[in-house]
Amino acid sequence: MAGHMGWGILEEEGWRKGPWTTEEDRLLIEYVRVHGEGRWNSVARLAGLKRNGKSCRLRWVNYLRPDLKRGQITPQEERIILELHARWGNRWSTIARSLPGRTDNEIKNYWRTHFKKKPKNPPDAAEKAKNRLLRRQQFHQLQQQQLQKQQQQQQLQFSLDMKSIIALLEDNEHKTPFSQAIQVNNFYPNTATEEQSCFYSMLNGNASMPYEASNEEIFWDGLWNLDDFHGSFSAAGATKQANLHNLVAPFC
DNA sequence: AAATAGGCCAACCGCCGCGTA
DNA sequence: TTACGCGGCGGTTGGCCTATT
Repeated sequence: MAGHMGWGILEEEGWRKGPWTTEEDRLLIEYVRVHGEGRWNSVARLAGLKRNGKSCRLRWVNYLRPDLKRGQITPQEERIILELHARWGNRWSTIARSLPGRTDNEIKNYWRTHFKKKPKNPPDAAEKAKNRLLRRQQFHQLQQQQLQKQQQQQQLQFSLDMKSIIALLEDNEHKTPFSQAIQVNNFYPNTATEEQSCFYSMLNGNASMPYEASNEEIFWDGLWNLDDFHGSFSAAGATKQANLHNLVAPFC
């Protein structure tokens, strides 16, 4: 270690530290475009960046990734954060998987800023946070109302799509114990795991809610990624189970 | 208007688990 | 079997900005 270094200067090993420049960002984006994510320690050599692999990965994951969602955490996302934190504690990366476009770092920062108990004047701090949240919620409430109609239509279509996918998988060679147990129109609770039951409930729109969220919210915040969903069926055995668990756990 | 406090967020650090040679 | 490198994760730090006093 080079000890306590100032920002934007070289370490003993020659690595740059501190804030990223636009040119460094450009190089990193170009590197990922050509080589894909991963092999971060090759970035310095292949992209001409004087950054170590960890720094590059962090910059990409937390800032440059194209699928990142910018802007404030919505009240809807906040409820999910609170719910999942109550369930899993400080497992930020796990929580982040349930919030597409949000990074673990972002969620961690948000939670610490808004909900971490402070020893000094807790009532004041809590009151301020509450008021701030209230203002924010009022703002988002307007947006939500506008989106609501559109989402209702989308949910209907989405639900139909999901059932079609299940039906399609049933016809494929990927017939699994889960897909057999779930049988969208012929469900056997006795043979299904808790996760399977939960997933089935979601498909049919009667899941028990971990908080006062509508089915609609669950569909759009929970079943976020059809690629992952399909992956949980097509991957082999244990991976399949693990993926299913990750997919469904937040809602069971 | 200046000082201070607090919020926010990017980035670093150290540890750990996994894959591989 | 083991040592090593890499990537991922959670905790922490520090700087900038805004609100409050």
